[in-house]
Parts: sequence; structure tokens; C-alpha cells
Amino acid sequence: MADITISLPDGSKRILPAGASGADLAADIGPGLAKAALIVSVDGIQRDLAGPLDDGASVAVITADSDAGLHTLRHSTAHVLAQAVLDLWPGATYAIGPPILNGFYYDFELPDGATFSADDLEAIDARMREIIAADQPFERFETSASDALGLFAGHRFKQEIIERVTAGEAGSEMAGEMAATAPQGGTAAGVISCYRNGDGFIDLCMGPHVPSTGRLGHFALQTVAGAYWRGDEGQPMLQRIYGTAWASRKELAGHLHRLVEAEKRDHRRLAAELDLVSWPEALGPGLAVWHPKGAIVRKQIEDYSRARHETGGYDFVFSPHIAKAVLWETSGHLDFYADSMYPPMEVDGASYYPKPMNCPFHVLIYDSGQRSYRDLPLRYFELGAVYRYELSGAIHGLMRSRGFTQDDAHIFCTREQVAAELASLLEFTLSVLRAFGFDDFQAKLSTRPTEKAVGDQELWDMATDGLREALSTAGLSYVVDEGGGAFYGPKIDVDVTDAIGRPWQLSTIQLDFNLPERFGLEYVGSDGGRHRPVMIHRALMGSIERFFGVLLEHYAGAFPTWLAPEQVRVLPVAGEHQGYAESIVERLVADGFRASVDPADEPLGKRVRAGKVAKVPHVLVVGGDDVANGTVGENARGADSPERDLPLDDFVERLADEVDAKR
RNA sequence: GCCCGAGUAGCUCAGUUGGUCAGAGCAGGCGCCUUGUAAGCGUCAGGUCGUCGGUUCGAAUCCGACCUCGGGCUCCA
Repeated sequence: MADITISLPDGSKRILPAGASGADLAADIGPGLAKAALIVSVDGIQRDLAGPLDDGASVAVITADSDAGLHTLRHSTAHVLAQAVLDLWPGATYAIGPPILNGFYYDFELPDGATFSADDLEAIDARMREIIAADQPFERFETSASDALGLFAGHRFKQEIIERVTAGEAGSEMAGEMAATAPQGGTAAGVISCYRNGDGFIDLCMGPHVPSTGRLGHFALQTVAGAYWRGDEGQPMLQRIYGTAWASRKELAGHLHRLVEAEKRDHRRLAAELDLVSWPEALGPGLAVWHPKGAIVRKQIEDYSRARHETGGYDFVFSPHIAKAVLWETSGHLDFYADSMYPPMEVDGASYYPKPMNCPFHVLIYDSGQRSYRDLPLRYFELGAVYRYELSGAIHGLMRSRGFTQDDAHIFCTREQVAAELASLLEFTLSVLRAFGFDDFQAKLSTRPTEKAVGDQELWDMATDGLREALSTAGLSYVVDEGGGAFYGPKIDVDVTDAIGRPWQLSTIQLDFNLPERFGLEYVGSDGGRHRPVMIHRALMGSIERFFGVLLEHYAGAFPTWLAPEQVRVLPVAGEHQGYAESIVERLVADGFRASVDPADEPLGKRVRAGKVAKVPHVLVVGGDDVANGTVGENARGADSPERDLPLDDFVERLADEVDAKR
């Protein structure tokens, strides 16, 4: 039999006997790799280790070190979860169970509408570990759609998937998905692939999978949740189990530890601990009140935003919280956004809606007079409070609320001005975000939807090119969401990455070809003719409340000094030093700093601790020596040890520098 | 909205099978202590056990409804 030649990623070649599998290749390279190998990538297509390799193929052996390997590990663990559930609940059926970030889930429907309870997870976990201990091989086989329908008799979700896959070949929406994902398993068109492990467990799956269940085990089942089939409220509610899975015990422990850490910086917990914000039940879900310490931080954020807009070419405007139905009819909100609006108040025979957006008001301001091309661009800025009727289950602290304030602006410009306007706007956006300590950005460009869209193609192209240019000028990496734009215009969304690596979508820059049309906006051009302006919606922080929440989590409550609610706390060592402490605070407050005295009613150690726990950036201790010499003992937040005998003037200068530098 | 889970002092929690189970620590008030760097001592006050109904001789505990909060509701075979 002729040998086959395989190319490896490093460019080297290996000769193997004909019929050799990925596992054989891994073993040929070395015993360590043989043990670690999970799947192979053959000419860029992921496959099981067990399958034979073709002569001349480029093959990479994939281990759990790579994302692809981890994905496979999680995907296979999801299968074991399904096997365990089907073992334990006779009559249960299963839907889908993909790998996700850090883990996996699987959706089930239990007989007679039964639901999982949190206690069930323990039994499922135990059964999964038995399956893993049995080291059952994952065996792939392929079949026709009609045979597959028989194989999954009684499992309606699997049958639906098979039907969709089959229909997909005729060119439905599913075809695109399959085309995009087929390389994962290398399934030929018209063939349904399945995996069998254990005595009778079979799942419909593209694969690939790890060689056997024994390769799994570092997992934890996490939560039970309801999830609609295909994410559609009109579809049945399935029972979803989430889990996390890793290549080693250590990585699993690390992940669980990170979850605990993330919980510690949960903004809702910190908001309560630091006395910043609360959500009194009497207000209703998704509505918060700002306590003095939270409010002063928010004020710093807003003041900074206003100052930047004031020097950034914006005009300030204000608009009311409610408006008559006719405004929302004209803007179209009542057509496509009514579900998210609070119901109207009836006053004097008219219906007034709380505003979910500020744009129509700004449009009216534009429309309050005749505009010349010489006036453009016009940039209207408002910290506008809006109210949106979010689903009660979607509400989440300050991150998703029913009342919030946008750092909102609308720019009205000519078509010719769009590109330049976008470029400077993106620079402006990043500059503002950087001031708050974010420097890791990721952008998304959303382009023209394939179906309905308003505005001519030329306009879309120009605006989309403008956005693209702005992104490259700013040196921002971005992904393109083809067809992901709204019907009324393309947009850029900007994510920041926080201190523990989580992305938050903050900024959005959105072209709008629709509202100017609906409101019949015009300007007089240099040709004397009337033209339609282009409108740009933009928010940098998005929601001030949410931005505050993101900052709170980013800094784990330890706001930089310029934002900190309490910048300096002065602790007199004993009662006799109270006067000196007060004189320091007086001076600091006069200079515009936020400072207070914590009197000597408690032992110094206790007060120092209280200052640290409150995350005050500077805790000053002043005693007899300091009174005599005009000095302070400085405890900088995060410093290991105090700095004694620091001249007060030096401290104030340092503090001022720190605040100026926004540190 | 829908699925699962949770609601006991301001906060974190304990309360065994329904029968002194209404408790603790921290925070708060008041005294004492006058402190040189991460919790001094004493004392007082605080709760309709989320709300409303029901079962029971008796409910924080069991049942139902409601309210609020938390997690989830396509990262897609």
C-alpha cells in the first residue's frame, strides 16, 4: 500500500501509511501530543481524530491549548450533559447544545411540562461523571435525512433541525448558516452526521468531538434557565442548563475564581456598600435614586462631558420629558418602537408619551428656522433623560434600566460633510472615553440591511465609506456586521474592554436617512436650492447611569481621584489635633477638593481601616508632629505603608496634579 | 412578558421534622477611652420574618396568589 504525505503547520512533511488517522499522526509526532490531541484540522476543516487522512493534506493537530480545542471539549461535554439528562428523565427530549464562551449549554424539554430545579444539577453532574469515567468513544456516522428522521423519532426539535438542514439545500436562510458552519464537521451536502456514544445515546451533530468521554471532566454545571426554542417568544420554552468546562482542574478553578471576583465588583453590590445609588421598591423596577456620594461622581462625569462638548463644537439644547402622540407618529416611533415606550398620559384630550429618545426634539429645533448650508454642520447636544419600558426580566441595576440619561447629540450636515464629520466625531469619542481610563477599544461597523432600507444606494455607500475611513483614520480595529445596520442608516458601535477583560458597548454613531425625510428637513444650498440634510445620532457613554456602572465595575469601586466622591479624609490622632485637621479640610474644600475630617472618637487603626474600606484615595493622619511642622502623614490608596512628615503644601500640589491628570 | 431561584434589623447571615425562634456580627445612637496607621470597651435601639390570603390549637417554617430582586430567554446541529 502506498504511503501518504501530510504537511504540518510548521511546513514540515510526514510520511504515514495509507489509511492513517489524525490520532496516528499525533502519535507519530510524539506521545505527549498523542495524549493531548482532541481533533485535527485538515486543510482548514476540523475533523475527528479517528478519521483517515488524505494524501497531501495539510493537517494541524488541535489540543485544548487552542480555542478550537476548547470549543470541542465544551461541545463534547454538552453531549454528555444531554446523555445524562436523557438517561435520568425518560421521555425527555433535547434541542441544541453548543459550546459558548467559557462553557456550554444544552436545551431540553421534559415530559409533562416538568422543569429542572437547581437541586437536579447534582444528580445530572453525578451521572455525567459516570459517563466520563466509562470513557465512551464518540463515534461518528453519516446518514440520509430520511433515515435521520427515523433515528430521531419522537424528538421533535431534532427533526425540525433535520428538516431545516434539508430545506436549506434548496436555498433557504438556513443554507447560509450551513455553508458558514459546515467546515466544522466537513459534512458533505445532503448528508446528516450523527454521533453515538454509550449504548444508545445518539445526537445529531456536525462535530467534531473529542475521541472519548474520558477526555472530559473538568466541568461544572452552573445554572438552570428557561430559553425559548430558537430564541423566539412564540416558540415553546425549553429548559436550559449552563455549564463551564476547561482542559484542566486548574483552569476550571481559575475560571470559578474569576466569577467570584467579578461578583465582588458587581456595581449593584458596590453601589450599596459605598452608598452611591439605591433602588427603592416604591419607585418601581429599573428606577434608581442617586445618593450624595453617587451623585457627586455622576456630576463629575456630566461636567466633564459638558465641558468637552462645549469646546467640541456643539450647541447645547434642552427638551421636555413628554410630548404629544403626533410627534411620535411623525418620527415613526409609534410604528416601530411602541413596545418599548411607556403608555401615554391623557391630558386635555391629547395623549402625551414619555420620551424614549431625544432625536425628534432636536429635529424640531433644527426645523424651527430656515437653515443654510453655511450653518451646517449643526450639532445639538443634550444630557437627555429618557424612559423606556424594558421587559421586567431584562432590567439589571444601572446597566439596563427604565429611566436613564443619554449623552445624546444629533448632527445635521450635508452629504458632502458626512465623511469629515464622522472622522472628527470618532476621534472625539475615543478621546472622551480615554479620559475615563479606557484604552482598549473594539468597533463594529454595521452595513445596509438586505431587505428594506431607506435612502439611495449612493448615500449608503458614501456614509458607509465615511464610517470605514473614520475607523481606519482612528486606527481602530473593527469587525463588519454585513447587513446589520438599521433600515435608516449604517452605524459604528464602540466597545471598551474593562479591567477584567469584559467588553462593554458604550458608544454608537448612527447615520439616519429617515428622520430628516419624515420631518421634511431642508437647508438652502449654495445653489439656492433646497436640500435634505443627513442626520447623525451619536452617544459616547450611551447612558450616563450605565457608564457610571461600568466605571464602578472597571475600577472595582476605587474611582480615580478626579472622580472619587471623597478625595481626602483627614484623621486627627487625638482630639487635640482636631483643629489642625479641620484647617486642612477647609483649605482643601476652598481649593475645590472633596475632603472631610474623621474625628478621634475611635482608635486611629479603626479609622484608617474605615478610610481604606471606603476606598478614599488619600487618608491623612495628623498628630502632634504634624501640627508643629505643618505636615501630614499620607496614606495613598493602594500604598503599602504611610508616608510621614509630608509638608501640607507638597501634598496639595500632588493632589492637584493628580486631579488635573485625571488619575 | 416567560422559565428557574431568592426575599428574616441599614448590611451579611443563623433559625433543626410547624410549638419562648424572633437571634448574631457589622453598621447606627449614647457613654467611657484620646488613640501615630486595616476592627478598643460597655450600653441602647432596630424586624408586621416581602405582601395578602389559606391550612392548623399554633406558621418565619406548609399551601396559593401577588410584589421585588437575581440568573437565563440562538455565542445556534
